Amino acid sequence: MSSLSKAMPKKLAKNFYSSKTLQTAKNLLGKYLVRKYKGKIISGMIVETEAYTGKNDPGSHAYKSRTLRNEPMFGPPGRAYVYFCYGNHYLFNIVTEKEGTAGAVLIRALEPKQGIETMKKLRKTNEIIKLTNGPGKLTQALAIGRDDNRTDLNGNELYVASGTSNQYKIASGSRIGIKQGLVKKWRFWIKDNEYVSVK
DNA sequence: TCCCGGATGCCCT
DNA sequence: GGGCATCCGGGAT
Repeated sequence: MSSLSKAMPKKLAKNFYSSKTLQTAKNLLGKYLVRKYKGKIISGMIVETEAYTGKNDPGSHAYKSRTLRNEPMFGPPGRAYVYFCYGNHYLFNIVTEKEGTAGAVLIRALEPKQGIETMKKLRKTNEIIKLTNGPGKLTQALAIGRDDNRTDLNGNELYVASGTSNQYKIASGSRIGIKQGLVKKWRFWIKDNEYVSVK
């Protein structure tokens, strides 16, 4: 218990998110994504992220123009950008950079920490390895959906908290599922973590 | 109107 | 472990 109390997660400060997207994507590794759901806490450690920017990034939603859908990417940092993908998945991003500059970090995988029984129900599986090892899976496990788009992560329903002080080895590679912008190695993950979606 | 996606789960070897 | 059908809404013609 003593080692746990040392690692008590603390909500990240607002200015954490206003840095450059690439830096923030790396900084988010090892942090805890925390969700309050029906009075219970669900949380997981972020083990895989991807960075998306604007005009200079052909892989990004915000590459071509500012539209109703990608609007949150241009908004103030520290908010959620949630969008619907492939007909039945929601993907969760965290908005970065100063207001007016497009940037977001896609959260691709978590290592489940708290509320595992609740996650099992939401995911309809008992296999812990499959609860949050993919971007569409973790939104289901944390009950994140359309309503969470634009949510301020400085609130109490959904936020990111500091993790343990452990240092992790970070690996990087091309982002997943896009056809353009593959030269950028903007996917980051904690090396050797078993919950990373693509190894 | 049409096309296609920042994925998943199932069913098959 | 790998291939495949499938979900629906946004953005471009």
